[in-house]
Amino acid sequence: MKQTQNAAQRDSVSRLKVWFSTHQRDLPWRTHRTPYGTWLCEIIMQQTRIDQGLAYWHRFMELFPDVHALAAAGEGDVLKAWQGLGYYSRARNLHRAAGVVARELGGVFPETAAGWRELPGVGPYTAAAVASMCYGEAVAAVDGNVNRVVARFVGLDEPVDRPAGRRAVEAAAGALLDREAPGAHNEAMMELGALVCTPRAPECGECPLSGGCASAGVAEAVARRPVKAGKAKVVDVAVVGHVLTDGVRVAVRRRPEAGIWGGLWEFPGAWVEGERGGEVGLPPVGGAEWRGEVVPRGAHVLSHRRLWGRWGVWRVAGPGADWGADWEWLTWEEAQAKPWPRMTERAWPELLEAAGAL
DNA sequence: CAAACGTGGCT
DNA sequence: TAGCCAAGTTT
Repeated sequence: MKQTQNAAQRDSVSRLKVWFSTHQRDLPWRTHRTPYGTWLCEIIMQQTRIDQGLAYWHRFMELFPDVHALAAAGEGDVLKAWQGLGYYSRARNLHRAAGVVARELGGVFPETAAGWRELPGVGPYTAAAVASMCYGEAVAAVDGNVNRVVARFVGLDEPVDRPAGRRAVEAAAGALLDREAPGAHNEAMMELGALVCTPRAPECGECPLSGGCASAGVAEAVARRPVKAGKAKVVDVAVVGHVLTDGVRVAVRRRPEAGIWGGLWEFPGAWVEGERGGEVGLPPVGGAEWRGEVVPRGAHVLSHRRLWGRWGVWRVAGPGADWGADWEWLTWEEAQAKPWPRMTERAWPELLEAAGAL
Protein backbone atom coordinates (compact mmCIF):
# COMPACT_ATOMS: atom_id res chain seq x y z
CA MET A 1 0.00 0.00 0.00
CA LYS A 2 2.74 2.36 1.00
CA GLN A 3 4.55 1.42 -2.19
CA THR A 4 1.60 2.25 -4.45
CA GLN A 5 0.93 5.48 -2.58
CA ASN A 6 4.50 6.66 -3.11
CA ALA A 7 4.29 5.66 -6.75
CA ALA A 8 1.05 7.62 -7.18
CA GLN A 9 2.61 10.62 -5.51
CA ARG A 10 5.70 10.47 -7.73
CA ASP A 11 3.41 10.28 -10.74
CA SER A 12 1.50 13.35 -9.56
CA VAL A 13 4.70 15.29 -8.94
CA SER A 14 5.96 14.45 -12.40
CA ARG A 15 2.70 15.65 -13.94
CA LEU A 16 2.98 18.84 -11.90
CA LYS A 17 6.40 19.45 -13.41
CA VAL A 18 5.04 19.16 -16.95
CA TRP A 19 2.07 21.38 -16.12
CA PHE A 20 4.35 24.07 -14.67
CA SER A 21 6.64 24.09 -17.69
CA THR A 22 3.67 24.85 -19.94
CA HIS A 23 1.44 26.99 -17.73
CA GLN A 24 3.63 29.19 -15.54
CA ARG A 25 3.15 32.94 -15.79
CA ASP A 26 5.88 35.16 -17.17
CA LEU A 27 6.97 36.95 -13.99
CA PRO A 28 9.96 39.30 -14.03
CA TRP A 29 11.88 37.72 -11.16
CA ARG A 30 11.79 34.38 -13.02
CA THR A 31 13.36 35.57 -16.26
CA HIS A 32 16.64 36.50 -14.57
CA ARG A 33 16.76 34.73 -11.22
CA THR A 34 19.00 36.46 -8.64
CA PRO A 35 19.10 36.16 -4.85
CA TYR A 36 18.41 39.89 -4.42
CA GLY A 37 15.50 40.01 -6.85
CA THR A 38 14.06 36.81 -5.42
CA TRP A 39 14.38 37.95 -1.81
CA LEU A 40 12.79 41.30 -2.65
CA CYS A 41 9.97 39.53 -4.43
CA GLU A 42 9.29 37.15 -1.57
CA ILE A 43 9.14 39.95 1.01
CA ILE A 44 6.92 42.16 -1.14
CA MET A 45 4.55 39.33 -2.01
CA GLN A 46 3.94 38.24 1.59
CA GLN A 47 0.17 38.39 2.13
CA THR A 48 0.00 40.39 -1.09
CA ARG A 49 -1.45 39.67 -4.54
CA ILE A 50 0.94 39.60 -7.49
CA ASP A 51 -1.17 42.28 -9.18
CA GLN A 52 -0.70 44.61 -6.23
CA GLY A 53 2.98 43.92 -5.54
CA LEU A 54 4.33 43.83 -9.08
CA ALA A 55 4.70 47.61 -9.48
CA TYR A 56 6.44 47.81 -6.10
CA TRP A 57 8.95 45.13 -7.12
CA HIS A 58 9.85 47.10 -10.27
CA ARG A 59 10.06 50.34 -8.28
CA PHE A 60 12.38 48.81 -5.68
CA MET A 61 14.62 47.20 -8.33
CA GLU A 62 14.94 50.63 -9.96
CA LEU A 63 15.39 52.72 -6.79
CA PHE A 64 17.56 50.14 -5.01
CA PRO A 65 19.17 47.95 -7.73
CA ASP A 66 21.20 45.84 -5.31
CA VAL A 67 21.66 45.13 -1.61
CA HIS A 68 24.28 47.87 -1.26
CA ALA A 69 21.93 50.52 -2.64
CA LEU A 70 19.20 49.33 -0.32
CA ALA A 71 21.52 49.32 2.68
CA ALA A 72 22.80 52.80 1.86
CA ALA A 73 19.30 54.27 1.65
CA GLY A 74 17.62 55.87 4.65
CA GLU A 75 14.81 53.95 6.32
CA GLY A 76 12.47 56.82 5.51
CA ASP A 77 13.23 56.47 1.79
CA VAL A 78 12.52 52.74 1.93
CA LEU A 79 9.24 53.33 3.77
CA LYS A 80 8.28 56.03 1.26
CA ALA A 81 8.83 53.57 -1.59
CA TRP A 82 6.77 51.03 0.36
CA GLN A 83 3.95 53.51 1.06
CA GLY A 84 0.55 52.03 0.25
CA LEU A 85 1.65 48.38 0.35
CA GLY A 86 0.83 47.72 4.01
CA TYR A 87 2.48 45.59 6.70
CA TYR A 88 5.21 48.21 7.06
CA SER A 89 7.41 46.10 9.34
CA ARG A 90 8.32 44.25 6.14
CA ALA A 91 9.96 47.41 4.78
CA ARG A 92 11.80 48.16 8.01
CA ASN A 93 13.04 44.57 8.29
CA LEU A 94 14.01 44.51 4.61
CA HIS A 95 16.15 47.59 5.18
CA ARG A 96 17.68 46.17 8.35
CA ALA A 97 18.48 42.88 6.62
CA ALA A 98 20.15 44.73 3.75
CA GLY A 99 22.38 46.40 6.32
CA VAL A 100 23.33 43.04 7.80
CA VAL A 101 24.19 41.57 4.38
CA ALA A 102 26.10 44.64 3.21
CA ARG A 103 28.05 45.35 6.39
CA GLU A 104 28.32 42.03 8.24
CA LEU A 105 28.32 39.50 5.40
CA GLY A 106 30.51 41.46 2.98
CA GLY A 107 27.66 41.88 0.53
CA VAL A 108 27.27 38.11 0.08
CA PHE A 109 23.83 36.59 0.70
CA PRO A 110 23.47 33.42 2.80
CA GLU A 111 23.38 30.25 0.69
CA THR A 112 21.27 28.08 2.98
CA ALA A 113 17.74 28.31 4.36
CA ALA A 114 19.17 28.33 7.90
CA GLY A 115 21.39 31.26 6.97
CA TRP A 116 18.54 33.21 5.42
CA ARG A 117 16.39 32.51 8.45
CA GLU A 118 18.77 34.66 10.52
CA LEU A 119 17.87 37.80 8.60
CA PRO A 120 15.10 40.03 9.97
CA GLY A 121 11.80 39.58 8.16
CA VAL A 122 12.80 36.17 6.78
CA GLY A 123 10.65 33.39 8.21
CA PRO A 124 10.38 29.71 7.32
CA TYR A 125 8.57 30.31 4.04
CA THR A 126 10.89 32.99 2.64
CA ALA A 127 14.03 31.13 3.73
CA ALA A 128 12.86 27.96 2.00
CA ALA A 129 11.74 29.80 -1.11
CA VAL A 130 15.03 31.65 -1.65
CA ALA A 131 17.22 28.69 -0.68
CA SER A 132 15.42 26.31 -3.03
CA MET A 133 15.04 28.68 -5.98
CA CYS A 134 18.48 30.30 -5.88
CA TYR A 135 20.68 27.61 -4.34
CA GLY A 136 18.87 24.33 -5.05
CA GLU A 137 18.43 23.41 -1.40
CA ALA A 138 15.87 20.61 -0.96
CA VAL A 139 13.41 22.36 1.38
CA ALA A 140 9.67 22.74 0.86
CA ALA A 141 8.35 26.33 0.85
CA VAL A 142 4.92 26.42 2.46
CA ASP A 143 2.81 29.48 1.72
CA GLY A 144 -0.95 29.96 1.55
CA ASN A 145 -1.12 28.26 -1.85
CA VAL A 146 0.79 25.21 -0.66
CA ASN A 147 -1.38 24.99 2.45
CA ARG A 148 -4.41 24.73 0.21
CA VAL A 149 -2.94 22.38 -2.41
CA VAL A 150 -1.50 20.01 0.19
CA ALA A 151 -4.53 20.05 2.52
CA ARG A 152 -6.77 19.07 -0.39
CA PHE A 153 -4.30 16.60 -1.87
CA VAL A 154 -3.74 14.57 1.30
CA GLY A 155 -7.23 15.18 2.75
CA LEU A 156 -6.08 17.10 5.80
CA ASP A 157 -8.87 18.31 8.11
CA GLU A 158 -6.63 19.75 10.81
CA PRO A 159 -6.72 23.59 10.78
CA VAL A 160 -3.69 24.73 8.77
CA ASP A 161 -3.43 27.95 10.80
CA ARG A 162 -2.71 26.00 13.97
CA PRO A 163 0.62 24.43 14.93
CA ALA A 164 -0.55 20.82 14.46
CA GLY A 165 -2.02 21.50 11.03
CA ARG A 166 0.98 23.49 10.01
CA ARG A 167 3.29 20.61 10.95
CA ALA A 168 1.11 18.18 8.99
CA VAL A 169 1.27 20.34 5.87
CA GLU A 170 5.03 20.74 6.18
CA ALA A 171 5.50 16.99 6.54
CA ALA A 172 3.33 16.26 3.51
CA ALA A 173 4.93 19.05 1.46
CA GLY A 174 8.36 17.70 2.35
CA ALA A 175 7.37 14.19 1.28
CA LEU A 176 6.09 15.48 -2.06
CA LEU A 177 9.14 17.66 -2.75
CA ASP A 178 11.07 16.96 -5.94
CA ARG A 179 14.54 16.84 -4.42
CA GLU A 180 16.19 17.01 -7.85
CA ALA A 181 14.54 20.36 -8.65
CA PRO A 182 13.21 21.82 -5.40
CA GLY A 183 13.05 25.41 -6.63
CA ALA A 184 10.92 24.66 -9.68
CA HIS A 185 8.82 22.26 -7.62
CA ASN A 186 8.07 24.91 -4.97
CA GLU A 187 7.21 27.44 -7.65
CA ALA A 188 4.99 24.89 -9.36
CA MET A 189 3.06 24.13 -6.18
CA MET A 190 2.44 27.84 -5.58
CA GLU A 191 1.54 28.50 -9.21
CA LEU A 192 -0.88 25.58 -9.14
CA GLY A 193 -2.55 27.02 -6.06
CA ALA A 194 -2.76 30.45 -7.69
CA LEU A 195 -4.10 29.31 -11.07
CA VAL A 196 -5.88 25.95 -10.67
CA CYS A 197 -6.34 24.87 -7.04
CA THR A 198 -7.92 28.20 -6.14
CA PRO A 199 -9.82 28.96 -2.92
CA ARG A 200 -13.17 29.10 -4.70
CA ALA A 201 -14.14 27.12 -7.80
CA PRO A 202 -10.89 25.20 -8.34
CA GLU A 203 -10.54 23.52 -11.73
CA CYS A 204 -9.95 19.93 -10.70
CA GLY A 205 -10.46 18.86 -14.31
CA GLU A 206 -7.34 20.82 -15.30
CA CYS A 207 -5.22 19.78 -12.32
CA PRO A 208 -2.10 17.66 -12.81
CA LEU A 209 -2.47 16.37 -9.23
CA SER A 210 -6.10 15.27 -9.49
CA GLY A 211 -5.17 11.61 -10.00
CA GLY A 212 -3.68 11.33 -6.52
CA CYS A 213 -5.82 13.98 -4.79
CA ALA A 214 -8.01 13.05 -1.83
CA SER A 215 -10.44 15.90 -2.58
CA ALA A 216 -10.52 16.18 -6.38
CA GLY A 217 -13.98 16.61 -7.81
CA VAL A 218 -15.71 16.29 -4.44
CA ALA A 219 -17.25 19.73 -4.07
CA GLU A 220 -17.84 19.50 -0.33
CA ALA A 221 -14.31 18.27 0.43
CA VAL A 222 -12.72 20.87 -1.83
CA ALA A 223 -14.78 23.66 -0.26
CA ARG A 224 -13.98 22.56 3.31
CA ARG A 225 -10.21 22.35 2.84
CA PRO A 226 -7.98 23.89 3.90
CA VAL A 227 -9.74 24.02 7.25
CA LYS A 228 -9.01 27.24 9.11
CA ALA A 229 -9.54 28.08 12.77
CA GLY A 230 -10.60 31.63 11.98
CA LYS A 231 -9.51 35.12 12.84
CA ALA A 232 -10.18 37.70 15.53
CA LYS A 233 -13.09 40.08 15.07
CA VAL A 234 -12.53 43.51 13.61
CA VAL A 235 -13.23 46.37 16.06
CA ASP A 236 -14.02 50.03 15.44
CA VAL A 237 -11.50 52.73 16.30
CA ALA A 238 -12.03 56.46 15.97
CA VAL A 239 -8.87 58.18 14.75
CA VAL A 240 -9.29 61.89 15.36
CA GLY A 241 -6.61 64.49 14.81
CA HIS A 242 -5.73 68.17 14.70
CA VAL A 243 -4.13 69.57 11.59
CA LEU A 244 -2.24 72.59 12.90
CA THR A 245 -0.96 74.79 10.11
CA ASP A 246 -0.06 78.37 9.28
CA GLY A 247 -0.83 77.68 5.62
CA VAL A 248 2.80 76.93 4.78
CA ARG A 249 3.93 74.57 7.54
CA VAL A 250 2.14 71.87 9.48
CA ALA A 251 2.75 69.92 12.70
CA VAL A 252 3.55 66.26 12.02
CA ARG A 253 5.27 63.36 13.74
CA ARG A 254 6.81 60.01 12.90
CA ARG A 255 4.90 57.15 14.52
CA PRO A 256 6.82 54.70 16.73
CA GLU A 257 8.14 51.47 15.20
CA ALA A 258 5.80 49.22 17.14
CA GLY A 259 2.13 48.92 16.30
CA ILE A 260 -0.06 50.08 13.44
CA TRP A 261 1.64 52.15 10.73
CA GLY A 262 5.02 51.90 12.46
CA GLY A 263 7.49 54.44 11.08
CA LEU A 264 4.82 56.25 9.08
CA TRP A 265 3.76 59.84 9.82
CA GLU A 266 0.70 61.33 11.50
CA PHE A 267 -0.98 64.48 12.82
CA PRO A 268 -1.46 65.07 16.57
CA GLY A 269 -4.59 63.34 17.82
CA ALA A 270 -6.09 60.37 19.61
CA TRP A 271 -7.23 56.81 18.97
CA VAL A 272 -10.45 55.80 20.71
CA GLU A 273 -11.34 52.08 20.73
CA GLY A 274 -14.95 51.09 20.19
CA GLU A 275 -15.96 54.42 18.61
CA ARG A 276 -16.84 55.41 15.07
CA GLY A 277 -15.71 58.99 15.38
CA GLY A 278 -19.05 60.75 15.44
CA GLU A 279 -19.08 61.35 19.19
CA VAL A 280 -15.35 61.65 19.63
CA GLY A 281 -13.74 65.05 19.44
CA LEU A 282 -10.55 66.75 20.51
CA PRO A 283 -10.35 69.87 22.68
CA PRO A 284 -10.35 73.15 20.71
CA VAL A 285 -6.99 74.72 20.02
CA GLY A 286 -6.57 77.96 21.94
CA GLY A 287 -5.91 81.05 19.84
CA ALA A 288 -6.38 79.15 16.60
CA GLU A 289 -8.81 79.72 13.76
CA TRP A 290 -11.10 76.84 12.81
CA ARG A 291 -10.77 76.04 9.11
CA GLY A 292 -13.06 73.05 8.85
CA GLU A 293 -13.12 69.31 9.00
CA VAL A 294 -11.86 66.56 6.71
CA VAL A 295 -13.55 63.18 7.05
CA PRO A 296 -12.63 60.18 4.88
CA ARG A 297 -15.68 58.46 3.35
CA GLY A 298 -16.40 55.26 5.23
CA ALA A 299 -14.00 53.30 7.37
CA HIS A 300 -10.41 52.48 6.58
CA VAL A 301 -10.33 48.73 7.19
CA LEU A 302 -7.17 47.04 8.42
CA SER A 303 -6.82 43.32 9.08
CA HIS A 304 -8.02 43.73 12.68
CA ARG A 305 -9.33 47.31 13.01
CA ARG A 306 -11.95 49.48 11.32
CA LEU A 307 -10.56 53.02 11.47
CA TRP A 308 -12.87 56.03 11.35
CA GLY A 309 -10.68 59.02 10.55
CA ARG A 310 -11.57 62.67 11.22
CA TRP A 311 -9.30 65.70 11.14
CA GLY A 312 -10.05 69.19 12.38
CA VAL A 313 -8.01 71.78 10.51
CA TRP A 314 -6.80 74.82 12.49
CA ARG A 315 -4.94 77.92 11.43
CA VAL A 316 -2.19 78.73 13.94
CA ALA A 317 0.48 81.45 14.01
CA GLY A 318 3.36 79.04 14.49
CA PRO A 319 4.52 75.99 16.43
CA GLY A 320 3.41 76.01 20.07
CA ALA A 321 6.12 76.26 22.69
CA ASP A 322 4.47 73.45 24.66
CA TRP A 323 4.16 70.92 21.81
CA GLY A 324 6.98 68.58 22.82
CA ALA A 325 10.13 67.59 21.03
CA ASP A 326 8.78 64.95 18.67
CA TRP A 327 6.54 67.29 16.67
CA GLU A 328 8.11 68.64 13.53
CA TRP A 329 7.04 71.86 11.86
CA LEU A 330 7.40 70.99 8.18
CA THR A 331 6.26 72.64 4.98
CA TRP A 332 3.36 70.81 3.36
CA GLU A 333 5.73 69.71 0.62
CA GLU A 334 8.23 68.32 3.13
CA ALA A 335 5.44 66.58 4.99
CA GLN A 336 4.10 64.99 1.83
CA ALA A 337 7.55 63.61 1.07
CA LYS A 338 7.30 61.49 4.23
CA PRO A 339 5.62 58.08 4.19
CA TRP A 340 1.92 58.27 5.16
CA PRO A 341 -0.82 55.71 5.63
CA ARG A 342 -3.19 55.30 2.70
CA MET A 343 -6.03 56.76 4.76
CA THR A 344 -4.16 60.07 5.06
CA GLU A 345 -2.62 59.96 1.61
CA ARG A 346 -6.09 59.75 0.09
CA ALA A 347 -7.31 62.77 2.08
CA TRP A 348 -4.29 64.91 1.17
CA PRO A 349 -5.99 67.14 -1.45
CA GLU A 350 -8.83 68.00 0.95
CA LEU A 351 -6.36 68.64 3.78
CA LEU A 352 -4.35 71.02 1.60
CA GLU A 353 -7.49 72.85 0.58
CA ALA A 354 -8.81 73.19 4.14
CA ALA A 355 -5.38 74.37 5.25
CA GLY A 356 -5.31 77.01 2.57
CA ALA A 357 -2.00 75.60 1.41
CA LEU A 358 -2.88 75.54 -2.29
C1' DC B 1 1.00 30.44 20.95
C1' DA B 2 -2.61 33.53 19.65
C1' DA B 3 -2.74 38.06 18.25
C1' DA B 4 -0.92 41.91 15.80
C1' DC B 5 0.12 43.71 11.53
C1' DG B 6 -2.34 46.95 5.67
C1' DT B 7 -4.38 47.16 1.61
C1' DG B 8 -7.31 45.94 -2.19
C1' DG B 9 -10.19 42.70 -4.79
C1' DC B 10 -13.97 39.67 -4.93
C1' DT B 11 -18.48 37.46 -3.66
C1' DT C 1 -22.92 44.33 3.36
C1' DA C 2 -19.64 41.70 5.80
C1' DG C 3 -16.42 38.29 5.23
C1' DC C 4 -12.76 35.93 3.03
C1' DC C 5 -8.51 35.90 0.93
C1' DA C 6 -3.48 37.14 -0.82
C1' DA C 7 4.23 34.18 -2.44
C1' DG C 8 3.95 35.31 6.31
C1' DT C 9 6.71 37.14 10.28
C1' DT C 10 7.15 38.76 14.82
C1' DT C 11 6.22 38.90 19.63
